[in-house]
Amino acid sequence: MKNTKKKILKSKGYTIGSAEDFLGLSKEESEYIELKLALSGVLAEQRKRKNLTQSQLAKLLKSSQSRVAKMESGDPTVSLDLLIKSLFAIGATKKSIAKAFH
Amino acid sequence: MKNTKKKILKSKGYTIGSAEDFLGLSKEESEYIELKLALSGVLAEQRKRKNLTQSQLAKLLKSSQSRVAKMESGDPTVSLDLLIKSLFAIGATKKSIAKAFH
DNA sequence: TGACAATATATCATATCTGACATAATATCT
DNA sequence: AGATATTATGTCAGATATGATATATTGTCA
Repeated sequence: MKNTKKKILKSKGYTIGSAEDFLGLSKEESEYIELKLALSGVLAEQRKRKNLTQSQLAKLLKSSQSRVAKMESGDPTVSLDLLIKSLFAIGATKKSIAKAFH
Repeated sequence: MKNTKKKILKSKGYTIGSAEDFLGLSKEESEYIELKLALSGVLAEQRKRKNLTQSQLAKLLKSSQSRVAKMESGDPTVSLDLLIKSLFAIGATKKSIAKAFH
């Protein structure tokens, strides 16, 4: 199975290898999940570009390492609000965030 | 006071006319609020373009008229998740959503 | 003007998200 | 290999968002 697909299923709470598939996801759901994963990716990128560990970023965000990890993996308990606020906080430009939509 | 500014202050829970001002808002906070207001606007636009009432849209979203009103006014109790999910549900393109960032 | 439709605001119980913590799993060294 | 740094996963109490309901306000007709 493709890696992106695995991530998407995981982020919906599905277990990889289960019988569940995209069939159960509406277009809106897929779009929403894809968006979250795209933003996750941007966050991880920006963090690494700045040579920060998850712990360092967590401190910057007044959050915790574990939550940063969840943010970067598209965990279902992470909201768009948290992702986007974090991106703004790390200094991502609106432009770079907007790209996640394309 | 400019209308946009009024909306922003309101969305932070400030009362219009109070002594509070932008001075208390960090760049990230402003960016986040501006984004929410931009998305609010797109949602209201799209709804009107489709000649839907808030109640009709609410039914479509399996939500309530009052929440749609709050979505469209940038109410602080409305998340980016709800806004963006709603935009996807109403059929807004990623492109049109991305524009809210620019 | 009054009647009706549409939108806005307030409140609340339930649902969901959040930071924190513990601990497990990986990576990166010597 | 072991030691250490980094990242991932599980859990939970407190915080925040949600849909629903009631009601107020505003708009739009005749």
